[in-house]
Amino acid sequence: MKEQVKKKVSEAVERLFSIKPPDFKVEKPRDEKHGDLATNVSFLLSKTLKKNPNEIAKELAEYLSRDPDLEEVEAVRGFVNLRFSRDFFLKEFSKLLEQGEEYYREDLGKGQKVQLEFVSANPTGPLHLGHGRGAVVGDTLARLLKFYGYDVTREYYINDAGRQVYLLGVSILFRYLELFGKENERPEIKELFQREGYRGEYVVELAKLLRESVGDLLLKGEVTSAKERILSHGYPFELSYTERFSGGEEPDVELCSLFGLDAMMDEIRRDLSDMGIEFDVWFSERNLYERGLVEKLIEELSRKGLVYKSEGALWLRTSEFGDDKDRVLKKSDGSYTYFASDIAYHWDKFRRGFEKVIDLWGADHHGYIPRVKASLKMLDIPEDWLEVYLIQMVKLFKGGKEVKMSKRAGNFVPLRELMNDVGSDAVRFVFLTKRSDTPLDFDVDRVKEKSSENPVFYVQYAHARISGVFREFRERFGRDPESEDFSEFLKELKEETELKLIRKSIMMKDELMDVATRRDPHLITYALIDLAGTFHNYYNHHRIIGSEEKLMLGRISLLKGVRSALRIGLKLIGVSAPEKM
RNA sequence: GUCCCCGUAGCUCAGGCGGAUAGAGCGCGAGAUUCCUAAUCUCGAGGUCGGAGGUUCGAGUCCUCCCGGGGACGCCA
Repeated sequence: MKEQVKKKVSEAVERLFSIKPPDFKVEKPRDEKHGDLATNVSFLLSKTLKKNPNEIAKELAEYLSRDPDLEEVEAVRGFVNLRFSRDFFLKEFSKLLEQGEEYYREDLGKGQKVQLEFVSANPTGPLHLGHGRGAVVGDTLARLLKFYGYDVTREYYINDAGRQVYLLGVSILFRYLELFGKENERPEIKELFQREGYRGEYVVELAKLLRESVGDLLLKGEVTSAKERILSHGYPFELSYTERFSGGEEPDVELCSLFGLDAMMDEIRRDLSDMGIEFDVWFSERNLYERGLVEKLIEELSRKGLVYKSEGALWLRTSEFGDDKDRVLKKSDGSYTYFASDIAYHWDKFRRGFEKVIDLWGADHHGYIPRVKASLKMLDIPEDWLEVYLIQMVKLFKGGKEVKMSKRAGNFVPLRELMNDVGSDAVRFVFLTKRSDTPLDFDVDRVKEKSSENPVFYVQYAHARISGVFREFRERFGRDPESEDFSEFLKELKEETELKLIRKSIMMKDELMDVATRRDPHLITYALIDLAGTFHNYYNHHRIIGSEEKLMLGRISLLKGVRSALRIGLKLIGVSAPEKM
């Protein structure tokens, strides 16, 4: 819609003033009284044309009012307010009826290769609420971009190398020993666990799961046979990490780490897939090292003279590229920092041919952005190639009180707990009710209500109501609104609210396209709530079945279009559109 | 100390790259309705957009400073 109007306005400007129009805006006015769309072009022209904005607006309005698609074009205090004609809306709405959800599609991306990396939680514990929020935002963005013509790859980066994973192994081993009452026999394990271990109950569960197959073999130091037992035990998940057991130093810790990785990754995948989230690529950090990419990266950066040695460590000159200080790539103990592998990872993304990369990070990583951007600059990667969006934390409220931690996970609330409590639809919807970079309070009691207080219910219920009307219509009249076309009766619709519903269903398209380009998926829920509200209001005041036949068929058509608008919105945020509630 | 985010109605929050008289829901007040397809409906009051400057034809929106709240700042991940 906006694009069409923009074209019309540009044309008008060129014809009337014979100049190229500046970069003006066409947007939905805040107040519906000001028309369907409005443009500010006359303000921007007033300087060059040396005329006051309202005069320009008047001339434009007069010119544009000849357009048959536009019913009313008004100059008000410099703005040009446009209102589409009823015929135009009916014409568009017929298209919507014919095409269904496909009406909303548009090829904005032209097949551009976009990678979306999100969640990427460490596999050292269950996903928590914040991860879940990132997962929902990322998945919704992926759905949107895909729908709008981008070639999207969803990727999860697994931090399966480094100290965290080692500590997971230590923690599991400690809990394992504890199961046998032998934790004091390995003081170094106990000490490390108590200092830096993972304290959540889930580690105990992992240890028990491990004991199922290995029995007491690890107590006896028979690590290799323990590994064989794990592999042949028939665990209901892949053991791709355990398979790669190398048996180097501290083989028992290693085995615990690998088994822990397998089990945790399985849990993480299940949590995500139960929320309807599937990844295309699970990218392993280990793999980065195995391919020698980190070394190669450091060579590359050294060649450019951007690396230096100091205090036994290797540093990168990020401060020369916008970061506030230089950063360590390789620690004095010889191991690499996560920063090093992160750059290597992004370098690899670039070399895999992604034209655009979107990362969703936890908000606590915000200080990370300048250094990663700096390093990309060093590698001659264009500045706008990487977009980073931050995901703020989620607080859970139950009975008016904050729920702070879980026994199982330690000091945070696992996503699984919330999902089991309220279901995936509610989780997804509510995670999209605020901009992702601001903190979110999740009121559990609210989403369990069957009332207008509960936005999830409110929107889904609008869809279910329409389905209900259709069911009844089929029963009473033996005609099927799905297959039959009643769009010729749209002209029977005379009510103000009916036109409003038509308008909102059509404008949903602009709304969704905006969301895709602005990467702001939370706006979808607002558009849905708005449309559902208008619908409920209409429904409460008008009868569909039972009104005079032509009018009824017109209203059935109206509902069908509204339903498509609700469906596409729900589909893009991954929330179900129930037929019945 | 440096950096980031936030501060909008009693509450929870919207407010698009600067645009019109700052919006919604809840709550509150008044009225209608218990016939209908399963959240009852309609109307109303309620605001110095944290504060002070500045840029601009125009600022909730951009800039500077201040106040208040949260968070990040490691050879941690």
